[in-house]
Amino acid sequence: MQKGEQTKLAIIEAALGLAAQIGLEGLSIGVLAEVTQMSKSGVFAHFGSREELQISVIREYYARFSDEVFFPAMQEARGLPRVRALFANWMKRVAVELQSGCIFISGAVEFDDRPGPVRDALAGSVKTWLEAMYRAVVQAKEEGQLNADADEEQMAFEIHGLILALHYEARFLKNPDAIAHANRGFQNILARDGKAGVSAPPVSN
Amino acid sequence: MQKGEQTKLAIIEAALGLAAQIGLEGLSIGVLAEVTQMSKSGVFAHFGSREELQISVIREYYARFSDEVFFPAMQEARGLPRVRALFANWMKRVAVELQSGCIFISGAVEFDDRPGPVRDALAGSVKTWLEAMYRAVVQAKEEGQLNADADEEQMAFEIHGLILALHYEARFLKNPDAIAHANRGFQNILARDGKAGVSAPPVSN
DNA sequence: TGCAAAATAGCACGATCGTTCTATTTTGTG
DNA sequence: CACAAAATAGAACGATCGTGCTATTTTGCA
Repeated sequence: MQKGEQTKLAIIEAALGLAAQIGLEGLSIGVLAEVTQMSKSGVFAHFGSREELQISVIREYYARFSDEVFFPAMQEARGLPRVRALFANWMKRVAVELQSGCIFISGAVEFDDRPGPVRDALAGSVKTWLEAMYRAVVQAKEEGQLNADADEEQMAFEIHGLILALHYEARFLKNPDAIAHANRGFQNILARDGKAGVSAPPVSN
Repeated sequence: MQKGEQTKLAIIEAALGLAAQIGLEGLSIGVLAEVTQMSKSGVFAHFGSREELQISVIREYYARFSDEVFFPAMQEARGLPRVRALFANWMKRVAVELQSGCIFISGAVEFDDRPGPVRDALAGSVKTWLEAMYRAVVQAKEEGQLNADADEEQMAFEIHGLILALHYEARFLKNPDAIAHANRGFQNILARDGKAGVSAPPVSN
């Protein structure tokens, strides 16, 4: 039988929207039942616990993130082109999330000192993605496109900071210049660590 | 009479600790009553509503932040010394908050699309602080300590990003290198935008 | 020291939460 | 079509939430 899986996906879909807005901790089975026009116990039965529901949402969010950001960028050539594509796709996704919210960010705040399987699932997903970005930077250096003293970890950290500041300033403070600042920050990093010739054509838009 | 104010301060003190750990939305009058050894209604009476309690916590948090970070740095000379002091004090505070959590960060996530007086109080406090940092950078340029093409808004944005990434990576991902990355990132910004002579003696520790 | 006012406690309310149990409906297949 | 299995509904549970009401205690001044 497959009806079960089908409605389970519909529930997760609704839960994704809800979690992006009010956070993983804000997810409520009651509200979810309302939205999906089901009974509380009907929703509950698909997961067996609220934690399992939260983990399902994280998994689905990660899958979509990968599809939109990671995989398309892997089509680009190793090195700087791929780094640029990863960042550009990330920015494209953030532009959407400025309305809906980002689970990787809100979840980090909600679970930063709350151990358990939800935190583990979330941290695992985030680490996987951040390491993918880091690897791309390392490869850029291997390809000889970065200065000898470029610190790949440092670069990945600063890029991460740009995205976080973008979320914070655009979403919370409603600063309309935040997107431009994030793009400019990325160019600044490449201008600093990239070899003289290759530095920063503007990020595709 | 002053007994009221006294216990009110004690309640806010306890609430500050609680809010730092579980967030402003996690603040519960019941738990607060337990911690302070009072009755729920006893706690409640001092604020009249949960929102007012949250706002009181924000105000107190802001006051302490100012005392620890802003005012001491104002002793330093206008320009780069003051910018360095602001960042150094900020980092000093973050080091403590890596255990307890930061209300300016968790609150931004909790209230980024929830309008109301709590959000207004929080956004007001944050903006005041970020603008203080921005003004210090502007003054550094006025003092002739930055390159002519240095973009003060951009610098403030990138600095903000460093602090956010530090919180995220240290507190959620338990990355032990995060503090070093944040300090290094700050030096990188000054090395880029500071005039040749003045660039980056290591941040005081 | 007495007494009004301020501070705190006690109790109950409706709502919502995650979860459990049992019934009912729907599904896919022989 | 029949029938077992899967999917969903319904109702109830104990807990916790913010808040309102009414006592009771404590405080500080006359």
